[in-house]
Amino acid sequence: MHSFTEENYLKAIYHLSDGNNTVVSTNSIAEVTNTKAASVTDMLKKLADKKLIHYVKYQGVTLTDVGVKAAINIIRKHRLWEVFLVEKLGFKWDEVHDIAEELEHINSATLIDRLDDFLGNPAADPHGDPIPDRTGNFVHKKLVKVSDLKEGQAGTISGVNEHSSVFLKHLEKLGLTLGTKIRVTDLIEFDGSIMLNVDEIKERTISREVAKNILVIL
Amino acid sequence: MHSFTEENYLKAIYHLSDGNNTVVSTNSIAEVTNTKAASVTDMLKKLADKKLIHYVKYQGVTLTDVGVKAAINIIRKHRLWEVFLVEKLGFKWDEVHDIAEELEHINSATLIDRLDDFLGNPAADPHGDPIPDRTGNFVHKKLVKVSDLKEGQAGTISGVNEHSSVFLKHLEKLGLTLGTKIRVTDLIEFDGSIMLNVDEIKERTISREVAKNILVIL
DNA sequence: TTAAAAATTTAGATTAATCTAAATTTTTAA
DNA sequence: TTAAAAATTTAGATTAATCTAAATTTTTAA
Repeated sequence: MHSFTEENYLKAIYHLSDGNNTVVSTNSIAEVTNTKAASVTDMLKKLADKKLIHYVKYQGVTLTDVGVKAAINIIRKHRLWEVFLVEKLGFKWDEVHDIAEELEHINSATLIDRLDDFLGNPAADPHGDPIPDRTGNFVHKKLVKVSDLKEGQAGTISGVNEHSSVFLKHLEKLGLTLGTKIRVTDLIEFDGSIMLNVDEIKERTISREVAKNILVIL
Repeated sequence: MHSFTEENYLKAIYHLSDGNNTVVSTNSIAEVTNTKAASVTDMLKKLADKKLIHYVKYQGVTLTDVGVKAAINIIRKHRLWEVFLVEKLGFKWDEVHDIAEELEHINSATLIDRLDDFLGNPAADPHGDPIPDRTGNFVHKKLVKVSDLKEGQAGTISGVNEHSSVFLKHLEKLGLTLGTKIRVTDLIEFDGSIMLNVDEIKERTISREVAKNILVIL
């Protein structure tokens, strides 16, 4: 098995490459893992030796097939635990990320498959992110950032690009939770902020920064 | 917070002192933590610096009040997770120990208190061991080893002294699970093995070694 | 096209946890 | 009471993961 640290690097590389296996830079990994570039370089050599990544000096990395599988498994565990925390223990969607960061490293395929069944094989976690099945397959819904919508376009909130508590609480306060229907009523030229009709009953204005982090299905 | 390793040492010391805070030796810790005595000495210095143990060179250790609290908290987590695995995910009592060894290090008081409520605040884990409440209090029932019973004495199986899968499976095969009523019908002088009447319906003979690890309430 | 800036790697050090072998202290048993 | 055995500690080394500072490579922009 891989160490917690190795698992965190694999997960970071997977997320940074958008699941597309595009090349990821040393610095970007350093940023999301809260380490220095020099530390990342050391770890990349180790992961390359273990055949988890393709690494060319100065050129960045991609995950190998084995590396992708390992990363997806960690993500599966993370998301299933998040569902457990929200559905069974009553946590709110903005409270589960940090605990799931710990739980995702628990090592037992049986445990996670039984948890999956216990939860009713959920398709998505509390933030709308899809949950890979036990073979590693999962469907990415085609989601669009609210910031990319044109005036008049409508959609249903189905995901977020930012999992921090402060952001999720803000969305909650605005009533912009998963499943909410929104329609763009106005694009403000001055600062890029966006006016929304929410569930046909209220109006909300959100900043461009917020809009970039809300995903809708059209 | 303490590292996983530190937590494992605290737990080991707590168990070795039988919850009584009797003095524990370096070698005994080395044995249960699967390390060498020299490594234990190093760690004891560290734990003493952190005021988690009282340590006198060559004389052994006891836990401080803070150390006891920390140890009890780890045990609380371990046992609650075991209940979860058995009651909610359908694991058998001989399958949960190793997974709980990992889960016990997850760090969130809220998580564990909510898990406790979710499970209905159980008093004991699947092996009959009592679960400390959130303030660290728990009741030790007065349990007696079957090997200490006299001929004719009866009791209800309420705990075990050994948590290995191979031992628990053996008990299951013999029908000697928690809640079973037993009565000693014969003490075999030759090898110390013991004949039992089980639930007034069957007879079983167990070795002295097995009898030492089954606990009954009289 | 090339000098400066940015990104990355290398060299050498540090911390936590571990080890073996040797030294020291305590315990045991004659 | 004391020599031998057992238990424990010390000294010095190792591994995983990290760091800073310096060196190298790549990219950018004039």
